[in-house]
Amino acid sequence: MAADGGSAACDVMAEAREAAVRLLSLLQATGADPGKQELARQIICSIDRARTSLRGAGGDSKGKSEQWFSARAPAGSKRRARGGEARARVMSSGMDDGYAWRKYGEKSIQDHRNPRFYFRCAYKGELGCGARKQVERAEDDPSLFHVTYFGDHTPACPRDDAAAAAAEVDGESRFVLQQTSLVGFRPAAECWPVKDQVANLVSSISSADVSFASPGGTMESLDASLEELMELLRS
DNA sequence: CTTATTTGACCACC
DNA sequence: GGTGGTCAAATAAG
Repeated sequence: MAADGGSAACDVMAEAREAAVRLLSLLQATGADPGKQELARQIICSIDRARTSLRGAGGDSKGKSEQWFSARAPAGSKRRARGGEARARVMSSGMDDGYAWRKYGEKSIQDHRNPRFYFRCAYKGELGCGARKQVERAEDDPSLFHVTYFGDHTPACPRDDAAAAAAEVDGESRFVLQQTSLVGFRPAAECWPVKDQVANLVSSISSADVSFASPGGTMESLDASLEELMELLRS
């Protein structure tokens, strides 16, 4: 796990950087005060240094496994789709957020290149849990997933925190969008409030931090910068 | 045999 | 009529 942690952390950091860049442009667009912008720049800088360190530590290669592709052969001889195309299959029990999900549908969406997968809590029958989620691959970055949550899990629903944590680090980079709401839902990450973006960033950083001993304390300064930024945004 | 997944069909909504 | 969301029969994997 340690060997893999390096590359996984690299992935997470790449994601974090992307988020930070987005954050910076958002701050610039909204005309936030220069202090915040400078802080965002600092974060990007720190991330870059952290990535360099991680790369040097030797975890750079493509530790990616295409696990979500056709783990199981297409069901049905008479319902088989046209010959041997790879069918996308998204993580099931083990990886994810620690909850057990069951896929109940898949649909191609008009505006999107990739199909959307529909999951519901595996314990709907027994526990009456109404949690659902939709997973969709990002158009540009196939290693990213847009995940949208609907509804909440029953307290009785078994969740595996260790698996959830492992999924964020060990599992391929995938969490992008996360929202629990039954009413409104924002499709684009750019629509998020700045505060949420920062929160997302923080979780990226911390998940990378936990799994991988930060070389040279770059993670620590990063964390400090983020905390400071959040504090600023709060006011 | 049991269980989860696949996938076309069906339905609701605009 | 088109699009997105859900259902359920069929089926492969463990």
